[in-house]
Amino acid sequence: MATIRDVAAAASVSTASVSHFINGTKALTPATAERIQQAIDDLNFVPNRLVRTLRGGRHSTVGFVVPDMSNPFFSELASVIEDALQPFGYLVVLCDTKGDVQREHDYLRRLAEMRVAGVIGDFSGRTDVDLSALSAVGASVVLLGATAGKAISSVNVDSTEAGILAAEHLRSLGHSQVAFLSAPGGERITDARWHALLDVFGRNLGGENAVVHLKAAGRRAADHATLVDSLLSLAPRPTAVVGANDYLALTVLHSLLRRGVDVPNDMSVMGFDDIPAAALSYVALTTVRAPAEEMGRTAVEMLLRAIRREIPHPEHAELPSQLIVRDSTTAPGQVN
Amino acid sequence: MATIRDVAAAASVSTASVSHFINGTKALTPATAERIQQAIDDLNFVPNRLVRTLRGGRHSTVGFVVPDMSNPFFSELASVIEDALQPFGYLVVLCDTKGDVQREHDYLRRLAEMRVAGVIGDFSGRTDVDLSALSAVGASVVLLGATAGKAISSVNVDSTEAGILAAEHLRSLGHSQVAFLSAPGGERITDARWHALLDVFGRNLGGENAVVHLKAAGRRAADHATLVDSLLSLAPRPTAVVGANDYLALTVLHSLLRRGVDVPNDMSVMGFDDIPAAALSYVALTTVRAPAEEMGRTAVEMLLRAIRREIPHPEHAELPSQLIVRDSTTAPGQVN
DNA sequence: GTGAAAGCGCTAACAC
DNA sequence: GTGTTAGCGCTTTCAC
Repeated sequence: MATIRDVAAAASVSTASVSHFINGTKALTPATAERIQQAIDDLNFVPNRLVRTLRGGRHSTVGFVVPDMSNPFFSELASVIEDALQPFGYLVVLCDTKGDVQREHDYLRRLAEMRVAGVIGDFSGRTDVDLSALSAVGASVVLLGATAGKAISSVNVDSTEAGILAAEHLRSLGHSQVAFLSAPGGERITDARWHALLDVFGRNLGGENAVVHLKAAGRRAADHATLVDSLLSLAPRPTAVVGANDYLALTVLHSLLRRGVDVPNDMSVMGFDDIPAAALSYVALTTVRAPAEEMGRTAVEMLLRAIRREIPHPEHAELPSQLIVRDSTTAPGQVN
Repeated sequence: MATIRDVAAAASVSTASVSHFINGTKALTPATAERIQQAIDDLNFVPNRLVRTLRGGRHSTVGFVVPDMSNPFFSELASVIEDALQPFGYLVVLCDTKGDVQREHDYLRRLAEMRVAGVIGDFSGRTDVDLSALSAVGASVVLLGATAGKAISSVNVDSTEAGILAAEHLRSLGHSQVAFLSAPGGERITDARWHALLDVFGRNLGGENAVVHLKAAGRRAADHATLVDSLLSLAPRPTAVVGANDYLALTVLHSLLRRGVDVPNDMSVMGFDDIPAAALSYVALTTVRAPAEEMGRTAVEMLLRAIRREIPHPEHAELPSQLIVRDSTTAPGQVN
């Protein structure tokens, strides 16, 4: 592999001149420039960017950490973030933790060892995320989806508010037996949504049995489907189901339909996020929207400001949730 | 930021010992080891991985290049690839070219400058992809989705066969007026699918007007929707529509339904890929499946073999397509 | 078992 | 305008 020295030798100049030529740091005689260009072409020289890190600078890479890349909400976010970062020359390193804390820890360390300029991460609102390696190397961090204290910059969607929006919608339709379904693992966003539900129904109905929380065994579609078995065997059978996110809610919705349950007449279904597929579903999904595009853009702007040290203190943005009523919810049927 | 020298000084040992401690390259006296560990902890030392590249080794990073990350087919692929690479300690760099050749070129160069160990890329079967920078730095490459010659390793799905599968399905249902819808840009996969369609209908009906190709202005859902306007104003109006991929087909399907077109009775709709949402759609989408999971795993295995120089020559895998008949296709109605 | 020192590819300060 | 040279943080001989 050709190095700057090979190029310098081939062009009969010093490595300094080649360096200046590559980076445009200093003007060179047209003749010299041409000889250097010629040598670069002849040798297929591709400068090694990583070495620049060596000289104090960090390299133009940003880590993007999510719990589940197969969830369209996160792939949409990835797309937005990549697009917003691209004009600034940053490359995105994708880290899918699959909800595994150990794996998350390993990724964060690798990113630090790699001297990324920053990290945008959705840690599901957990507060025990180990950011020490990143801070040791001076990488900036922006948290997504939920605040974990005020010390780190974050782009938030108030999950409690979102949960209340969902709960009030169901309550106003007349539901009083509601199940909440989630993936395994204690994610704070999920918890916040669940507790909001619990609050609204507990407060207004006085019955603790009005709402129940069912957890899936895993994160794959198959695990979600088996959730439905537990759901349908509940007595009294709930008249409404709330999925912790649209991705889960859609598989559940589909499972219900396959089992002959009429949604929304026999069972109302709701989700969170408003992923594109929610609107395209067999029965269009009622959901509480989290603005992925805006979240991504805001997070990138924040991160760039932090990387450039333009703002010395952490910033926080709070984005609004929005109830989107579609076809999967209605008043509970008298059949139940 | 602490360096290995700081640690060495704090532990009163040489940098060599610290290096050996970190990498386990040599045994150290327990006492020494402990002093070093202590110093590392005290100073929050995080070794700089990038510097290793310097000593000949390349760093454990793989580029993943796709034309459109918002297409669930590619995010699924990203998820699979990331998961398959993770056990080997490789980090994935996400490059979404948005179908832009210039952007693709820039990304490939950046990846080369970054000395990635390899690249897995879906270049939509184009043959003019500039892999020179990557080959100059010795990075391995695996092409996804379509062969562009035999010189580069690839994981293929025969797009022509897939196109024929789709065309034969529609023909056997009795369709003779078919529209093919695609995103902008001449992707070879798309072209292959289109030409297969053209062949089947051209060969069997002898009429060139039996099939027509409509291109969207852009890649967003809105652009796809406007495609439907053109489609519906066609005379004679086609009885079946084939989307270049499921992502596009699903938005088109949804647009049709919103406009009151009865799918499949007034219009059959098909796609390619079999993304998860295809099965969950309002009218479940008939499609030709491309096995994302298997493609991803195969590509990763191939890439790792290439990176390790286990196999000196390029490898090629050909994965089968499969027709999945759902609810969006039926015989053309007599109304038309 | 531990250390000294050369060097990986490149940049930047400085001299010419 | 061009060259010399001293590092950047780390690994790796090779001595001790």
